[in-house]
Amino acid sequence: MDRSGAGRSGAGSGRSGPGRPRSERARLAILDAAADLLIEGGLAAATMEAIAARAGVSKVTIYKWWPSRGAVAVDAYFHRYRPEMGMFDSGDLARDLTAQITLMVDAFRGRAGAIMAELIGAAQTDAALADQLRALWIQPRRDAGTILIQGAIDRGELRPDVDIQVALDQLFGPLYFRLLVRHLPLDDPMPAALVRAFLDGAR
Amino acid sequence: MDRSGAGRSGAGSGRSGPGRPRSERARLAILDAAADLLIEGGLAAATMEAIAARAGVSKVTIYKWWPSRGAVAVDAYFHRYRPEMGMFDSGDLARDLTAQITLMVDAFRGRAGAIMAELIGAAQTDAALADQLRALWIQPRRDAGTILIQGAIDRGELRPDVDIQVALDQLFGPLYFRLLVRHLPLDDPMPAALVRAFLDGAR
Amino acid sequence: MDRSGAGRSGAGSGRSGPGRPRSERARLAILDAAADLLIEGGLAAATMEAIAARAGVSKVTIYKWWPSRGAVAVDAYFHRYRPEMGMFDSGDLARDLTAQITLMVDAFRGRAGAIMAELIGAAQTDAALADQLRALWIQPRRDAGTILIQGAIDRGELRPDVDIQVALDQLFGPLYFRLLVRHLPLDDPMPAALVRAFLDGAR
Amino acid sequence: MDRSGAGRSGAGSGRSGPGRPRSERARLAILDAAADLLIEGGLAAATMEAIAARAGVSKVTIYKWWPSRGAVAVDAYFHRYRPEMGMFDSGDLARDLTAQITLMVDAFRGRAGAIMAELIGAAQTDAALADQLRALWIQPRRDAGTILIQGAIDRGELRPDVDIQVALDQLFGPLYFRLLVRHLPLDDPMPAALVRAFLDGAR
DNA sequence: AAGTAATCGAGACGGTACGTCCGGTCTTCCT
DNA sequence: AGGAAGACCGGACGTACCGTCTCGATTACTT
Repeated sequence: MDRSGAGRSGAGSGRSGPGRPRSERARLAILDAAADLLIEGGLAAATMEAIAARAGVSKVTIYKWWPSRGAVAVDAYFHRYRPEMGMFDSGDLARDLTAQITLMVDAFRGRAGAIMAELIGAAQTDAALADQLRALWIQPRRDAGTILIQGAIDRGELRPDVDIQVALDQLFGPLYFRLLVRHLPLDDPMPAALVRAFLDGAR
Repeated sequence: MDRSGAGRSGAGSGRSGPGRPRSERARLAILDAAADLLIEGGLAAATMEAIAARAGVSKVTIYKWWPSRGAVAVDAYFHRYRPEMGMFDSGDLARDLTAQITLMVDAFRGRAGAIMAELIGAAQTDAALADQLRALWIQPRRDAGTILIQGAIDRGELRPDVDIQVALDQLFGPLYFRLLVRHLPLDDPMPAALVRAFLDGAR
Repeated sequence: MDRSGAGRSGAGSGRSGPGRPRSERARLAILDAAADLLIEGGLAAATMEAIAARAGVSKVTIYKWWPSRGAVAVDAYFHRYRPEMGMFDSGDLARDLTAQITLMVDAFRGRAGAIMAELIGAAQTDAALADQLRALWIQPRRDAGTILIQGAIDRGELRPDVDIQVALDQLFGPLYFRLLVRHLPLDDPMPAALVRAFLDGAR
Repeated sequence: MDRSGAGRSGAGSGRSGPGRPRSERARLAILDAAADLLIEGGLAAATMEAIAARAGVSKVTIYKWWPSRGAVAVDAYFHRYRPEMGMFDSGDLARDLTAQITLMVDAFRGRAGAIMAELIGAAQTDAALADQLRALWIQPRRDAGTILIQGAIDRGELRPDVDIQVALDQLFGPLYFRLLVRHLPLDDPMPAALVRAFLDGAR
């Protein structure tokens, strides 16, 4: 989970105490190795042993900073992809939502989508991974979505009694559903169809 | 995946051929053992070795009939739960949908939901499991949902241009989303809120 | 161990009792299959399963007639090789012994020797194999050797107080020793050297 | 095959390199467990699993240091028996040889002999075992025997043209022959008879 | 400058499960 | 009664990772 951020953020001065400081070189080597393995062979290939070997690092060093291999994997994923989330806020909700959803559909269709599916899959049995995933991936997107929808409500584009959480679930849930269950593909017309149904209802 | 069903159901004649017939006793023992383990310790506890030991069966016998432990797990899950799907068709779509979704929310909140989450998780790296899951769980529910919505369209309760697949994704996708990502709980108001938003839209 | 011999030897009339008689076809197929496997991959390749599959025979049929796979192997070995033992009795003991030993050295140097080594090896943990091996291979050779030496004693070529059993062990034991332990090769000068040493002693 | 000995004996300096050093505790536990199993149930009982379980050691640790279970078995055998070879060199060759052979006959008649037979048997399909066996058991004895005979030649007790290798095979080969083929027992008169025949010849 | 403390690499270790192979045994149908 | 087919239990195989544990070697801060 890479606790380095929080531990060091304090005081800016870089209070560090005695002892050898953490090797930044090792940290990056680990993340790069893990990302490479993830891309080449999916989560299954990113074993602790393989990561350590490829990074030229001892397994203990990894365990020192991450609690599970899933945790390394998420960090590596975002270290590599550092995903553009795209803040769309043109004032036209339909357009912004469609753009946002299209972006995600595109991402989910590629290699990154396959890996994301594996990560969510592994999160079912790896709490650390799940936490990290929510913090780094889910939450930012929900926050952005909340702002978008709240804005539309404020502008009077949407009814004021809209349940924002449910709205987000109905807009984005289907993407994860299709990604994870694969009953249907994530195809091109989907984003527009989702937005249209969300805005106008079925009645 | 238990290939036995189809092969024998045909024609009632009981075509069997030479050789010792498959042991029904072993089949049931395996499914029961797997179901027990699944309930007690989740998918992680349902290892091939544990299942075999508990069922008093050799590992080869399991491998003979199921390609992966995930496949055994799904079969065991449905062997044990044989889930009531509830055909609601009162003619009032809102009521029927709410009932249907409430049923699933209730299921997802219990032990069965935790196991289902693990199964979908494991399905990300186990194609056999994924297939089985779609066939036994997803597809029947989508079929039922399709009938419900098509009926409402036919009755004029819904607009005729509703995209049924997207509609189902928006109604049920959020449940899987919350089950798997756990960003929010599957709470009591959710079913009604989903149905209302689906019918009336947000605008 | 192939108990068929005794059962059939009687009277030609073929008293056989009720039921289907033993299939000679199966017996030969088993021996041929086992011999082939033995030659291709050594004793390790001649598993019951492999023999049965290759012979187009069920495993039970093999177990019915042979107590262990080692037993099948010896029978197959002699079924295939039906080894020429060569009765040398020219009246010149040195010549006869040398011929006899040379014959065995030649046999031990080829594929048959490798298999023989494996058979003796397996006989250490397979009593049926050991019995069969002594009966079919060792004993005939010891009998022939006994006659040879006894004849020489009778003719006055050897001292009358020679211990024939020890003599045979000293003449042939070294061959098995080198075959099994491989500390030295079974080379060309060996037969003559053995015979000379045996006759004249070292003093 | 326990590669530890040679690697460390050199230079006394105790070169060790990085990493956790090999556990001497584990090494001894393995050898003791294997020896116990060997004695209790023969080579068949000394499976990798049984050795590991009894030694409280993981299987990988065994595979790390020994290439096959046969290799562990030989090492365990000699770890336990550390066989007295008895350097007899009284100047009377007949006496020395007889003593030497008697010693080996006695050994071959006990539990150790049964195990040795199984080891030689297994060596037919386990090259590592065979190598180890020659190095630890056969070679020392042949070296000792060579010295004995060479000494006798030097003293004029034996003809100078005696082929020492053949002589050793004729003296000791019969013991292995009877041990492995069991056509005759290793009885009390055998040592003297062998020596006498070797010295005086049969003519 | 010496001492203290944390990290790092290497790699051995106990453990759990994997998926496979064979050995023997059994059950059923066919001949 | 054979015999072919083939399912079954049991036991061992050799391998893969896991997470933990020594080691010796670095690399900073502290006194």
